[in-house]
Amino acid sequence: MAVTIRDVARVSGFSVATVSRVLNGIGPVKDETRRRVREVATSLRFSPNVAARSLSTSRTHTLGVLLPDLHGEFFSEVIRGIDETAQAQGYHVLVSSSHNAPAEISAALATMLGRVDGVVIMSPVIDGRTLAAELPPSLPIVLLNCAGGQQDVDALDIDNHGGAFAMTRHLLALGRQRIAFVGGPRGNADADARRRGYRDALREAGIAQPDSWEIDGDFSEGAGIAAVEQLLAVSPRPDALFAANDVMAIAAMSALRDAGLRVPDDIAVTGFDDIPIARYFHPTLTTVRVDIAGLGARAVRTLIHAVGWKNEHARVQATLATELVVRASCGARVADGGVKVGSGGLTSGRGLECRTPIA
Amino acid sequence: MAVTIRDVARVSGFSVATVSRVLNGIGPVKDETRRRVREVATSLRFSPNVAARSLSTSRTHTLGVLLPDLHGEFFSEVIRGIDETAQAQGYHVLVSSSHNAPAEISAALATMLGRVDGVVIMSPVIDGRTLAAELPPSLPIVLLNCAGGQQDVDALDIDNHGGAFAMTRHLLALGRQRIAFVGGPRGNADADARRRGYRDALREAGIAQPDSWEIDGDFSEGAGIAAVEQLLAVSPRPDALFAANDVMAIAAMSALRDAGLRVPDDIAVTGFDDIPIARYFHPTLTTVRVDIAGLGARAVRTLIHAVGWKNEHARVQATLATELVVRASCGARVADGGVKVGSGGLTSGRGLECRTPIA
DNA sequence: GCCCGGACTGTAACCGTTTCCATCCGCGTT
DNA sequence: AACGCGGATGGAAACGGTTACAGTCCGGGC
Repeated sequence: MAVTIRDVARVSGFSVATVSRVLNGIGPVKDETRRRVREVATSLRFSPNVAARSLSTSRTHTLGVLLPDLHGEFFSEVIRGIDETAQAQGYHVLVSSSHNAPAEISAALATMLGRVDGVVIMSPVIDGRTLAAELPPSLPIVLLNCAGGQQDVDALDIDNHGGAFAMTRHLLALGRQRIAFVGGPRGNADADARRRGYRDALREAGIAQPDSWEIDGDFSEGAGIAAVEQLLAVSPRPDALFAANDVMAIAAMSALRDAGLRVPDDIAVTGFDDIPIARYFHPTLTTVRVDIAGLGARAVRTLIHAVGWKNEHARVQATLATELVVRASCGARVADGGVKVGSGGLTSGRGLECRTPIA
Repeated sequence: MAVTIRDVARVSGFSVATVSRVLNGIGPVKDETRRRVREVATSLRFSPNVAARSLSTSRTHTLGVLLPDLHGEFFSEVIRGIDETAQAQGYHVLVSSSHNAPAEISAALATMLGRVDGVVIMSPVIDGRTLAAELPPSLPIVLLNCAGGQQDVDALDIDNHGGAFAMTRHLLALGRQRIAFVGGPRGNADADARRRGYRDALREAGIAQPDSWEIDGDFSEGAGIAAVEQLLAVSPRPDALFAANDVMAIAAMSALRDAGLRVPDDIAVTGFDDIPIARYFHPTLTTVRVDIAGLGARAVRTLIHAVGWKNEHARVQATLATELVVRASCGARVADGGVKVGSGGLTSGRGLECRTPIA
């Protein structure tokens, strides 16, 4: 019922091969022929059948995106970066979320298999090797914030350790002595790296903290609230709270206020991510800036590169630098809008070359 | 190179037709045959080629989603609702964003055409009739928050008018006399309806406001800031500011604080949407609750229904009820966590049956 | 005059499913 | 015994593109 390439061929008086060549701009075709075919194609409102095309080319011009979750501004920023970049390159984006367990990821990947030319996988709970094992080796993959140690897969990371290290140092430099930490789930790559950054900075300063100041959260608002409840019960009370993401930090500030404590006077609170809304809180949130949309964009560029090379390309491993953004919630005296400190660049290669400096 | 249905047929000793029947669970097949075919299929790790299947069936099991934007928690919640529901029904989701102009929407739609079984379009700038005109009549569409007046297309709406009306009444009931409004762009269906709700409540109360208290924003943080700048210059100063979405309300509160004003004592501030983070601000934000994820979920259910009926179904028009959520930023004395007021249900049919009550 | 090569175009074989239709068979009916 | 019927299966034609291969035509060099 729809108009096919054969209709265009018939009406224009040429063969399907020629029409196909014109429409794809390949092979030698006389100018007059080209003109005529184009004319007929538009007049018939011909639009090539996507399924047929991808059946014969085995290309879909679609990229898959697997996310652990869709709550909050963090993931919407990732998608935004991915979508913008993919669209600019003529690719479509197939999203699929809520995959926190490796088994779910495999399942989702399986249903995506013929539909995409490559996949961006963001999952702090899976490691690349096991993943790649059960996928066709020809399928390009880019891992985002995954557990480390994969040389054979493209992988992009945030400098979690450097950012957390810088933040903890910053709090120490401001004179805070008793710094509590609300992290993410154990086994989550982001969470673990941030926790290590926090610990390393304390160790460097020669400070030993009680275990009760290090709390496992889950990056949700509720975890921020729960952490405050826990911390208010311990004595001496911490004078700073470093949350592993902004959402927990924000919820924690809210809970602290409800408990009658002043931020930052009684206790400093800082976060991680710098979600867009963080600067509108009161007090404005000191945090570690991550170019979230940029991360997504970079992932797509990497993926499209891999697709072009049919996955026979040199693998890319990169770590996105982070930036300390000093605002009011840490108790530093800042001018308007806060101060950004950090390299802000993108470092590439095996090692973490992030030069996120301390405050 | 990949294993095809013919391989399964050859190895199992049956024909491709039989294998296909087994795999799709249709037609009469002997149990023994079924068992054997399944066995071979799994042992060969056969997975049907998606493109071939959809070429033959002209079904993709994919739904398209066209969004105007991806900034902020609102859209990520919509996507979350869409994704969850689609996944549960065995559908994939193709997203495409940044379509604020009708021309862009048409273009995006065109590139989606063979890739999806139906589309959810969220665009407060387009109306259904013009849209449907240039699309194949067989393509199911669900319009979200679009300009009204389409009987021939499935359309879901938020009760913008009722919510804004209730909020304005609530502020009046609290004794606020000079209520300013920051809206969205003219021509934006959501924005216009909310503005009408605001105006109608004022008219009902017999209050005439100066034009300068009604400001056109664009739903962004920057617009909230700009609105405050504008309002601080007028005299007498408003004693309440009703923003057409939470993001502007939040940014406005931040700007007001910077200007040395207290919320809600000097000026009440309220929003619209009830994005998850709204309750963690200080003061906690009084707003109009919208079940954003529910809206997305409902859209997908409607769309899948339409797909099942090959778009020959009775059209659905529904309006999602809204709820006034009274927290602290409006100056009402509330207990912990705020008070929700509203029907909370989903009303269906032509008219707006939202019973959002006043405070 | 003949051969060669390059530019252009057409024929038909794929790509991997689904599905219409034909075939075969066993069995109960008339 | 002929017949009809329904269950089980197979053959082959779609579906709508791309592309390898095979012409055809033409000008130019020998």
